[in-house]
Amino acid sequence: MDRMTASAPGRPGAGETSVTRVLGILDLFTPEAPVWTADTMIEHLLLGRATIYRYVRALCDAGFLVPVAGAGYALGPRFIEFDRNIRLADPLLHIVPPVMAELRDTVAGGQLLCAFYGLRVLAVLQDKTDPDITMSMERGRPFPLFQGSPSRVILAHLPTYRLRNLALNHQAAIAAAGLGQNWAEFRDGLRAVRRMGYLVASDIDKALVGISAPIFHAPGSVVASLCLVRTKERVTPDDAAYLGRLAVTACQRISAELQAFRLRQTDAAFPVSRVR
Amino acid sequence: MDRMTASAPGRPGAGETSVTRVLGILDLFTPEAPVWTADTMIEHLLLGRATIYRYVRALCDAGFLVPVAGAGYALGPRFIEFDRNIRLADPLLHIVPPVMAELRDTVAGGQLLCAFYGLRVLAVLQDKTDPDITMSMERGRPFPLFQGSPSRVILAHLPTYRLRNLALNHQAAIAAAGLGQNWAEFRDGLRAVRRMGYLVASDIDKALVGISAPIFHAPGSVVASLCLVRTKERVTPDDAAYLGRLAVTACQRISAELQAFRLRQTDAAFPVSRVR
DNA sequence: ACGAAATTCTCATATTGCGGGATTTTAGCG
DNA sequence: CGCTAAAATCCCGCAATATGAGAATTTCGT
Repeated sequence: MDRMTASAPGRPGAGETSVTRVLGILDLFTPEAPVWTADTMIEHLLLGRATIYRYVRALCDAGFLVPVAGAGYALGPRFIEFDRNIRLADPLLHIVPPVMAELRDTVAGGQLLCAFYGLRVLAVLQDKTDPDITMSMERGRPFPLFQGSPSRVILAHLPTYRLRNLALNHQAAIAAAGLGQNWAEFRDGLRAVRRMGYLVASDIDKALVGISAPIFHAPGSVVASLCLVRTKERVTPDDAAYLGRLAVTACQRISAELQAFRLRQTDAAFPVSRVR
Repeated sequence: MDRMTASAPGRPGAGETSVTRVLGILDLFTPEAPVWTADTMIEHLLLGRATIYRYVRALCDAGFLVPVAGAGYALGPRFIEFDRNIRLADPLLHIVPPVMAELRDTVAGGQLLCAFYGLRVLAVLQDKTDPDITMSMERGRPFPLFQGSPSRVILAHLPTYRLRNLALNHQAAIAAAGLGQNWAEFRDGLRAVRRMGYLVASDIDKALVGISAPIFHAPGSVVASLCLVRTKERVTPDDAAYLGRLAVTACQRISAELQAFRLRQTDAAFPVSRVR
């Protein structure tokens, strides 16, 4: 009943396999509850003691969990290592920082680089100057797929067949986010965004305005977005338009470098997500 | 035969379970080979096509893998999210940055915070001023357990029974690292380090000197070390002694804050690794 | 060194994973 | 926008392997 595996939405309690259950254990570990004892897991997952210990042992051996003093387990070092592996392999993290540095003074607020991962949009890089903006430890922060300018500008540049899939599988979330009650509305709204080239929105943090433009891994294939952020009272309509153009040109440069980088690579190997 | 699961050393090919195999898939994904196709995995893991696809699907659903354009899979967003969760729950990352900032000008080189995770030591935070020192994207960088001042100063402060375990299970690695041919030598060498309070070494990067002191989560329980780094030619013996004392006092402050933090927490819940 | 608590082991049972191949879906082209 | 090669899923019998209760063992802090 607590199969709320944030990871496999839309498929409620289906496909109960041992692998699923083991991976499900990791879902327990949140910032609010970072330590779990074996007994607590047994209670919450309704599994036998031996089974839980088998699972936990497998995860510990692999470094995904770590026993902590005082009896309990916490997320292990392997996640930190893998995040580094991802960072090392991600050309965006080499290309974007200098661009962010250039924009820093003009933006006079904050910047966020968000990557598109199939059904998820994640902050992967940040840059901040305005102390009024609370943005820290943002890498890894998830963004709702249908809210916020970083996500929506990415959506707007997805190929039609992907959008159609999304519209079919997530129409409730789309409607809830005000992106349209049906396929036509959804598509037309995004088309308008695409025509504009950038998106100004204030729907995640009402005190902030985000101005986002898309980054392409290849012509017609979005992988990320750059979001320029300012507090609301410091953005006039003219500012928004100016920052929008700024974001678009910056993203064009980033995209160009990304494609140049990709051509340099022998085996074209840079993560670009697909929707299933 | 390619059971080189970096995660469970000492237990070569034992305990082949489906969970082990699924987690083993993730071991394939290295910075050098960040993208794998289903067929390549089948080749390397000698599993049936349907099985690999089942495994990969489970990992994708959980966000640990992501399908990439051009047919293949790469490490997924979940690792980035979990690393953030760990960062958010780790009091060291709140306590240490201001200390590093204070030391920055005096150290005039680099600083590394390394955490102890059972059998692994990992960089978790860095700070650099000297451009001659190449240190970037260090969070997540693994350190050999028996080499380098960050690891060895941690070892030196482990309780005896943990050291005895290590000596039993890793005597080859210990000898290879020059930490002694037997238990007595190993223990005595570390005791000397413990007496000194800090450790000066240059065994990982020969061009650099690292000066490390231990950080305690509770009296007698090491969880991390702070390593002050300079290029070798900029460290006289007097410098080393001075930086050593500097590191020790900084670490004492950090430890005190850590324990104060721990007392504030309702449910004592900060990851401290144990050795099995 | 000791004792309480945490973890692993044992083993019979039947649930669940495996694999070869047919089928469906997908991506990206013209 | 429809099509085609390629990728991913489904099917299903067989048997390997996961499960859980409780006993045995190891671990860790005092």
